[in-house]
Amino acid sequence: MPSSFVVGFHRFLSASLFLPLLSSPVIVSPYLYESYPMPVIPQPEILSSRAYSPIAVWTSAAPFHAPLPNGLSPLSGYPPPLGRVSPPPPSDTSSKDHSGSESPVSDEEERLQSKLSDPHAIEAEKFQCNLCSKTYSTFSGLGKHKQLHCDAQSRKSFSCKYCDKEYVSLGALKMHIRTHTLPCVCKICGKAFSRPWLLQGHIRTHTGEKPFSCPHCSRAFADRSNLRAHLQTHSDVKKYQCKNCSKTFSRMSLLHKHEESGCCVAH
DNA sequence: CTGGGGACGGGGCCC
DNA sequence: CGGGCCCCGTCCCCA
Repeated sequence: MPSSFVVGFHRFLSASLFLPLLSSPVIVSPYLYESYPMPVIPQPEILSSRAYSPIAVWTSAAPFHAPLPNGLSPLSGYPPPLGRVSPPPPSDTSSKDHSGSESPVSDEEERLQSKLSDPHAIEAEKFQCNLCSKTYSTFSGLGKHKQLHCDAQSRKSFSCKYCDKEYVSLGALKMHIRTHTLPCVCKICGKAFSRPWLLQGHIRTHTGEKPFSCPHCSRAFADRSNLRAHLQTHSDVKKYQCKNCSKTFSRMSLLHKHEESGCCVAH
């Protein structure tokens, strides 16, 4: 995904919007931010109030072969699939909305049900939707109703007005909308971010602050993820392993490159 | 071409 | 419910 640089809706940003990022670290006084009245920039004093604790994974007592974070085994094969989380089970909170708008298929289903509901011919309907409490005389009828109507609506209920994404919770939607509105703007270069901590990390590119130090060498990083990737370079056995040649890589992207380059052409 | 660093995006979890 | 943080991941660039 190309990195977005969408900041156009912030009126006060003008020519500085599309200035390239400063290529060399520039020491910027943290007090520079304080001089701005806009509240979007967090004060640098609160950027990193917590002292960085060295990564527990790479303790000196267990160099390079300690268990990886999250219970990852260094040679456990491929990392988990990219899609980490499947949508949560449908909640019953949205079921109250299903009686109002009927899809054409549902209307047809309703008519069929109406025909079948002859009090002289049909016994009580036995199959009830657990989401909207509608009842159907046949299991297949209920199944079609749920597939085309109830489940589809309850699975994703909150739609983004800026794109087609939908979310199961309002909180998740609001979080996503921030990726469109980008309310956190860097005062130095005008770049905008969706979350304050993303801006904090970006500001380090200006200040040169690197609070994440490698316990095994003198390198330091502004980004914890980059330190984590760097720690892999100290390991004999890296996290991502080719399932064909057993070669290990520090990053999934390197494993992918390796696979695409021909090692694993045989599927 | 490969490996590594820099920068960043986004979902989930916790408080 | 919102903010902060963590983790996983991607993309780009460079040596």
